[in-house]
Amino acid sequence: MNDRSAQTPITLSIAAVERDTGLSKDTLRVWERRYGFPAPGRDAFGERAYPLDQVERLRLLRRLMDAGHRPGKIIGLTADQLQLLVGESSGPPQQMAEAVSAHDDLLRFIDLIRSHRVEDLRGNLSQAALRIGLERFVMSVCAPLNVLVGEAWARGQIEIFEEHLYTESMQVVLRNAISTIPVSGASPRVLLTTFPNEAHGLGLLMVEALMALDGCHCTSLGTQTPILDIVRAAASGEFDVVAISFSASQNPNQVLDGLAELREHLPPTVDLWAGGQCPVLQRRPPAGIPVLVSLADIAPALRRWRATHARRPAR
Amino acid sequence: MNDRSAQTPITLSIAAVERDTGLSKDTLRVWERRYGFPAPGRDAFGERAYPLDQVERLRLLRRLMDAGHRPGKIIGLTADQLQLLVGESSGPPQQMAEAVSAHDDLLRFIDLIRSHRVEDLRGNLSQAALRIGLERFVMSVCAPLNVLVGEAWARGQIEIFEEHLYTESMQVVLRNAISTIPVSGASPRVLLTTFPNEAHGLGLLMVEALMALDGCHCTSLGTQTPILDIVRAAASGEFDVVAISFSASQNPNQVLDGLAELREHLPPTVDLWAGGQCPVLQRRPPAGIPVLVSLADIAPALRRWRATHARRPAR
DNA sequence: TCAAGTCTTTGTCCAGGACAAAACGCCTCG
DNA sequence: CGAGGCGTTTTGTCCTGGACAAAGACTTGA
Repeated sequence: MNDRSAQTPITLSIAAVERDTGLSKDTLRVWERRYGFPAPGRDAFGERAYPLDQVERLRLLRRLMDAGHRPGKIIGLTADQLQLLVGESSGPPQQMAEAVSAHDDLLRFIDLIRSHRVEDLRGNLSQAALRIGLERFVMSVCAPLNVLVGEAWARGQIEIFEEHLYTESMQVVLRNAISTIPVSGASPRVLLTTFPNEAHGLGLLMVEALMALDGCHCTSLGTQTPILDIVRAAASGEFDVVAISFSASQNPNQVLDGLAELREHLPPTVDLWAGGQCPVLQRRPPAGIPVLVSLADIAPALRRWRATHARRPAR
Repeated sequence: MNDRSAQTPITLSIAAVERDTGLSKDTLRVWERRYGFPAPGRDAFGERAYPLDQVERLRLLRRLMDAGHRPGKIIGLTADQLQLLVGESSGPPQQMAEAVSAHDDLLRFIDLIRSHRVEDLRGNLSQAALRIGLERFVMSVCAPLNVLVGEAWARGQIEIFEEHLYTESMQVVLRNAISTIPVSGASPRVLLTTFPNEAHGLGLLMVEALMALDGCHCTSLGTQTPILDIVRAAASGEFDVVAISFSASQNPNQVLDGLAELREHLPPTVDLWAGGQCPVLQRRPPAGIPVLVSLADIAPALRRWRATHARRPAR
């Protein structure tokens, strides 16, 4: 059934590669010019045609760059050397300490993901949340599990679609749990969302859970809200804080430019908080915008806000 | 507080405009060359700087193009003329017939959205779903409400962020309802997702609801799965049908190219179904891929599949 | 050991040309 | 009067190759 492989050597257009790797067309062309990789063939119209294996390699390179490597240093390495780098990539960041303690439990979840037992995964996660409470669940199951899943992908142990399966399941569990938190009219009133490039909504849900547990009035716009529309939402005067979540795969320039743009257009009375594992937020923290690197930073930030705005009526 | 407007005339870079309008940099530049609009200024480095009002106009143009207009015809019109076009845009398609009957109820929801009463909106939607049953809810509340919300935005009656508020609320309601459907081991086993550009997840949930009610075994990967990863998921042999959902704002070429690419890489034993309000799917239906234009097409498609695969064990 | 200055790397932008595919409009034929 | 075939126009995307600012890496001096 696949005998026709000669007819279609299975190549992708530059637009498809941009779609699947997240590397812009400009970047793809300039890499080719400078480093000689990727080295796509050309189709009948003289347009670039990328073979699948090069796309695969580009995805791996992309992942390593998210982990802090620079393209010039890694683009020439062999597949084996790249795989080695993946192993040492993220070292032991602070989350891992927590993760290791519950490691065995977490690995059980990973097994469920790899065997595609979605219903069991969902059930077990739900159960865990009930047993240890939502806050602990978010901090010591959800967050480290996210890290583990990301690393497992980088090592080739799980597929992207399995990561999607996991994300969907976790979202269902978190949404369910959040909906059981009684809505309070308390302050601050927080607007939650992500920038237009950011499809990762799990961080948003974790933050929403923790903030709601802490008595905030949270409103989520979901993912991918254009910046001008975030401004308009904030301009309605119904919010005290705008919180934006970033994942590691975000383009650094777009993150900083976007935050600057947003800060400039927001009313000065509205706080802007940035959070997430995005490396650039730690390397070059933007001026005037508090950065919540870890979920543990949320409670202190809320305390601080409340101390500053103690006199303000809760609505 | 905004006295410094002279300092920052509030312009956006070409990347920011691409982000907020969905028009590619190439398209923005070529429109400028051909039509003289947009006509951005230049910053200190000679790079394009788009004023906010032009970005706003671009968003409206984009919306009209999604409704079938062509750029050359509308790009020179005055703001008033554009607004006129918006009014007559979608005419009365088949959904509207259903919508009109329940129109008054639906308008109540629109009011809740516009007044940002998110909790009430969510509660009323939930209640409606319980009262009339999930299937009727999806068909005669959810679907027409989506249309109404989209049109209300085009008319300037609601903001994008309010559309996000609605989407979030509806998602919560649908997810909740879906989780009450008992999981059956029946066939077909359906894999649901969207392409990487498609952030709109509501269609996916509606389909999941209807299919699950019809006894399918649905697995959703959420939105924005790279095509190669959809292929890998399907290659696990656990699915009979891959269903992809498209919204109206999708780039026509990317839709067709993506579907062709996906069909080519999928095992021949796996069905590929495309669905959604995407105009190109109706104008130029792709060969070999059934197109489910309306939610009402789902049940017949399932019947047909089951008739064809009657002999196959349900797993 | 750290700070300031220089060199290198890297992503994004620009111009303007090219072209295939889609959409349109016209014409003919039944 | 409607359906189908054919030339024309419109439109989005791709191409090349040059440029440059900003971030990172390195070097030098106190």
